[in-house]
Amino acid sequence: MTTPKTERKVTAAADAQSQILAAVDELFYREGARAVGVDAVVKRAGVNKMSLYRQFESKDGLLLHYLARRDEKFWSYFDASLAKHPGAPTQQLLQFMTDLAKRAQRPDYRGCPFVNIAAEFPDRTHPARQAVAANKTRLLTQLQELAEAANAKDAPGLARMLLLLIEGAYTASQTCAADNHVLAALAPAAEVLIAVACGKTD
Amino acid sequence: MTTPKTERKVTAAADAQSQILAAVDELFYREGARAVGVDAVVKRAGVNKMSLYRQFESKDGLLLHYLARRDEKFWSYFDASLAKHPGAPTQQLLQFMTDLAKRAQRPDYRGCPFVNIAAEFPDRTHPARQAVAANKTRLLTQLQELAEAANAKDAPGLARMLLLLIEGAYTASQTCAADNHVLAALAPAAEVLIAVACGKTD
DNA sequence: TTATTTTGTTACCAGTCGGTAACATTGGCT
DNA sequence: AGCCAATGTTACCGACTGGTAACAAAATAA
Repeated sequence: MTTPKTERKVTAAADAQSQILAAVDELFYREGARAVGVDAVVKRAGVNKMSLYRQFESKDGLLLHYLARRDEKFWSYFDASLAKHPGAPTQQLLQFMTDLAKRAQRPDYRGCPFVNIAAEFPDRTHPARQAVAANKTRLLTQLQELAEAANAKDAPGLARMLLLLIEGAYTASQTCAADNHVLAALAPAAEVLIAVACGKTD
Repeated sequence: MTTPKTERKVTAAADAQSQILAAVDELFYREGARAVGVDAVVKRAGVNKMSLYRQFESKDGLLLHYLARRDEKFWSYFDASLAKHPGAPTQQLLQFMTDLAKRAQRPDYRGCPFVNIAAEFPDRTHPARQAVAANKTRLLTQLQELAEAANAKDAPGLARMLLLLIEGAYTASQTCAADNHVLAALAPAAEVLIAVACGKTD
């Protein structure tokens, strides 16, 4: 009655799993998935190595869980930005850019996890690379829908331009010296591109 | 008389060195600097391991040589684009964008080497990261000079916008599925940003 | 209670990592 | 010839990689 049925084990296992995933989320992002070994993961998670390998098939399996988590987090960011301006697609796009620039300037920011994985795993057929492509494809789709809602003349074209800016912000946050203001140009650039693609007589 | 003085050895050493650097250039770029071991390098270069370690202090030393080479190559690309339109900064900027988009669509393209290194080496104090920052800083400077020559109202701002697009093109070439046309938006986006920053009444 | 399954722990595997000591060999110089 | 410095070669180092077998402890099910 104290702990009915199999709940004891279930919670124990789930707990270990969440600890592992939390450790992976932090370590893979901060130090790179290739650079971090499973020993470091289990040490950080405070669990035993076998506890990991009984719940995850391999390190690649861990990697896919990591990407799935990061995918969720990204879309929660995305939705949060859009929720600030319901029904106003242009404002939604600009808000996302503004929020992204802010996020990317945090000192512990290490770039887009998907971008980093793409750099670390050259093989395009690797499952992790497919997860990366899926995230970016969906982002491009969402941008295009917003561009259409904003009455852009060439919605696919505008979406691609904005995606270039977004990817650029991710990368520039890592490649450029921390003290310059490249990221400050993100929202203004998007504003110009959107204005020209939508409103202007042109 | 057949081979005067110490030239025989010199050429032998130089030959080995060039073989090593060529192998590094290809392997580090294609498979990632961390993923490639020195054994793979010497095997590819067709030289002995000790021949490598007698000319290069360490793998990090190799890495810096690799980046120096890639830096040269990048600026030769850059200068080649600019040379197509002497004295016409706007055309020079657009030409570089066009050439970059073309390069980035080649099937063996693996993104910007500096971007990849930044993703692979989280430590910003690593010498390789300083080489990355140096390349990007210089690029930003060059873009700004071109923007000024093109009479942009806010040359530093335009330069940053263009740098975002460039970095975005590098990254998108790897993160997005190979068959979409994100890179086709690079030059048009740059054209819009330049036009608004320079000419337009606004 | 007994039997069975899940858990935690240890030790270990073969392979690779970056890097080096020691020695044989070669070649040029005097 | 003889010497000497630069090469090529082999074998090896300790540390770490992802992954697993084997066994003890615990908890559940019967």
